[in-house]
Amino acid sequence: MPELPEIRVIAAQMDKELSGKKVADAEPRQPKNLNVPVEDFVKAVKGKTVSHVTSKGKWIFAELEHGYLLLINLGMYGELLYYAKGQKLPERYQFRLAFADGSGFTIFFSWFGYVHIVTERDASKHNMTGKLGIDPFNNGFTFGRFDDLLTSKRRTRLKSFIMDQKNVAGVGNVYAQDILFGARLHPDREISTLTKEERRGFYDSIKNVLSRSVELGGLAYEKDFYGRNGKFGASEFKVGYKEGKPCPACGTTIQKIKTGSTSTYICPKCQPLKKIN
Amino acid sequence: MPELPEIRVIAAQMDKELSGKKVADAEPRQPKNLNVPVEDFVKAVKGKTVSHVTSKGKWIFAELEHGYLLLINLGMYGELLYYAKGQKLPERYQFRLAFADGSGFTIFFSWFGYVHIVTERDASKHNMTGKLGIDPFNNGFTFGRFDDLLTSKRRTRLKSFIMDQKNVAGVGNVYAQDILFGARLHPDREISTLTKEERRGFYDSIKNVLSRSVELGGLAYEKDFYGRNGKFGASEFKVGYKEGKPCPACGTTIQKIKTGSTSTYICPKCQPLKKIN
DNA sequence: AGTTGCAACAGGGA
DNA sequence: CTCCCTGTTGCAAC
Repeated sequence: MPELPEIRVIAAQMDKELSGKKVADAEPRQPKNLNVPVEDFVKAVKGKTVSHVTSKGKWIFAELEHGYLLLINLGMYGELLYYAKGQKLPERYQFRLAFADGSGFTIFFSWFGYVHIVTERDASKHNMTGKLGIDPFNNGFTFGRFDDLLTSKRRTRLKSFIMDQKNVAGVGNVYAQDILFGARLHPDREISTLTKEERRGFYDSIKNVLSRSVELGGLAYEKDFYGRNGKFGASEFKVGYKEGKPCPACGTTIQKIKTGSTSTYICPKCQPLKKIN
Repeated sequence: MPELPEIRVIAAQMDKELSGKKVADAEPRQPKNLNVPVEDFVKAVKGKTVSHVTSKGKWIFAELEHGYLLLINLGMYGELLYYAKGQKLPERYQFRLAFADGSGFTIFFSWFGYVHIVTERDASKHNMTGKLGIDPFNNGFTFGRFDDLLTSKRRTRLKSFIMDQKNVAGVGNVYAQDILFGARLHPDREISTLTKEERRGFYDSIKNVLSRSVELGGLAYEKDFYGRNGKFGASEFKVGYKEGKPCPACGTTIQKIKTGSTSTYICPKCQPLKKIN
């Protein structure tokens, strides 16, 4: 469930805390999380200094010296936690990176996640991040660009479109709910049925919802780099996970519907499937 | 509907009749059937002698001098007919190849088909024949090889598998019917559910059904190189196109069912979808 | 609920 | 009911 806001918050904290620190050791306990054999991984990161940490969509990009890139994805749920020198480590974790000053971080994956190492030269060939779409916080994410994206995918349903990381990177099932509601769009609408105003509203809603959550430090049930929970709690959701509650706009009872293989919460009145003239 | 048996019969007749003959001219009336501009095509074949004609799946491979290959596919229905010197040509045809001795052949495509020219060097790059699977009459078509093929496609349904030319080349909707019945397999079974015996029976049935038709000169409603119809008629089909008739093995009424986008005739008792223990 | 790849399916075209 | 390609959805697996 960590989506763009949570990842963006953690990446910013990592950037501040870790830039300039030298990797002393890596402890990958679960080889399946890696894209290379354990020894190769340890060899690649050991002794290198962190130069910068950024994020794109749901992925953390930790740049190391000499053109190496550590790509981290927390999967369904994960805790990426900093520890200071001498601080007690979490009971369970599948991965740990230790720095020369005694600090470090651990990652606990509840189900599955990735810690991949690539060179910057080969970064574009990395399967999971090489084809990511644009990050909504990237300056290039203009309405024009978003509109072009929509135009290239006329037959796709809105929920599919917005959750496909190759289009816009970072939106998962959690934020998709309120993004669609914010634009008053039904998840099963086909892109080709959107008016110009709706496209614009869709774009604005993506920025609004994600920005709001970043401002609040992410979801209330997710932890940041220092183990603190975000402030985007239940009261922030408009329709997401509010089945049976009244729509904040019109009072209609919010429904939980099946959209493909996922569930979506909608206000049936504010988000009609068929356009009402 | 020409499938492997019909094509194999025609290719063998072409090989006997045309080997050693020199191409005097080509008359491609429908540029869309070709893979190169008309002039290039004519230039490439003119003056060259036919060295050998073979087939692979539903494709005819006519080898010309100097490493050229004529690749012919008759599509849904087509008539590829020889004519002797002075003989009257068919009324309608889209393609004609004339030899120096005055003989030649015409092709009538009822819907669409291909006459492509490639060099042997580039043959593997030809889109439609380059990735063809093995021809069941090839010596390499052993049970071991077929079994490996099955193993590599666990989740595919049997009818899809056998009709995919990239797996085994030559089986279309016509012969697929009796091949499946011969092995007592339901078209919608998934490969992974097959026992070793069923795999073996599947393999044997492919060879049995196709060999039988080749022996009889192909389907009764298809013409060979000399315009003669084959002898694989309605009486040869076990369940194919026999809706409402009794199963030859158990007497149960044969059904016509939808399998994906095609229809399949099955005996519901001999070819159960769920394995009966 | 995250990611990929495979398989199925629909549409359009040669 | 041939052959191809593209795009989309659904499913199983890591």
